[in-house]
Amino acid sequence: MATPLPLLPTAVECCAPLTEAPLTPEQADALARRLKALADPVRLRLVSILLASPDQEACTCDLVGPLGLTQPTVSHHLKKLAEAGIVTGERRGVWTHYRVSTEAISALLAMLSPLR
Amino acid sequence: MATPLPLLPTAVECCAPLTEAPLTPEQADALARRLKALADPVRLRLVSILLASPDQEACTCDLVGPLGLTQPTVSHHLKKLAEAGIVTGERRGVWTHYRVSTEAISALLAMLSPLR
DNA sequence: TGGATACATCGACATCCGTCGATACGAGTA
DNA sequence: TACTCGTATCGACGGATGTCGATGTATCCA
Repeated sequence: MATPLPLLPTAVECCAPLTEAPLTPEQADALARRLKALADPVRLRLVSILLASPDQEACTCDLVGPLGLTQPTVSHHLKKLAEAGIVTGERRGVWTHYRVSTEAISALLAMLSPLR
Repeated sequence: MATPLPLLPTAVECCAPLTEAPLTPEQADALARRLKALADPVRLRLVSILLASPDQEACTCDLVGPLGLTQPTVSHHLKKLAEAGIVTGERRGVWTHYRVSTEAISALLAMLSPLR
């Protein structure tokens, strides 16, 4: 299920001065942590599959087949994404339905856009 | 100096249908490769230091001190960024001046924004 | 209560990655 | 040519990561 993390708490503070003053090591660590969660082909496909699914959500069992990986491996990647706040899992009976947190993606893009 | 890579050639084709159809493994690999280059605290600081520098560029020698790492390690990270097309290096006499490729950053953001 | 199903966790393995010291390369200079 | 300085590369090391099979956990149903 994985423990959710705070949602980019330093997003606002860091964005404006990003092109003026360098990132602090702490800011860089926080941003890198989020990016690392997305910077994996399997997890990118996971996110895109979730977004392309009906109601933009899916259970683990629906993700194993399209990815061509074992169920433990898919669970591992979902946990990584959940820890980064990129997806959220909700238990409904036997199934865990995962959904992309668009807020987290937006916050990530907001931190990245000043680099452009 | 590092060999520059093609600049996200599949950016346009993949963006539109990203929320409708899942990424192919090849698209996911290409995107993940770029993201991995950025998903490192040292490299994020490198990019931000370059952007905050006069004329938005700096030589390797100017980057070693602020990062607190050895010169070979800084060169290693600059090579990674250059391979991903995120920075470009230009040799001027003894110095190599590095600069952030805003086009690469924009292309990356363009591929990511449909996830929002 | 027992069994079946969906999911998470564990342990192990191979590979990748960040870091360093040592060294090689290359341009400028005397 | 020889020397110096800035940079890139090499080799090695420790730690992180992706993957799997095996196992544990929780829910539903008969």
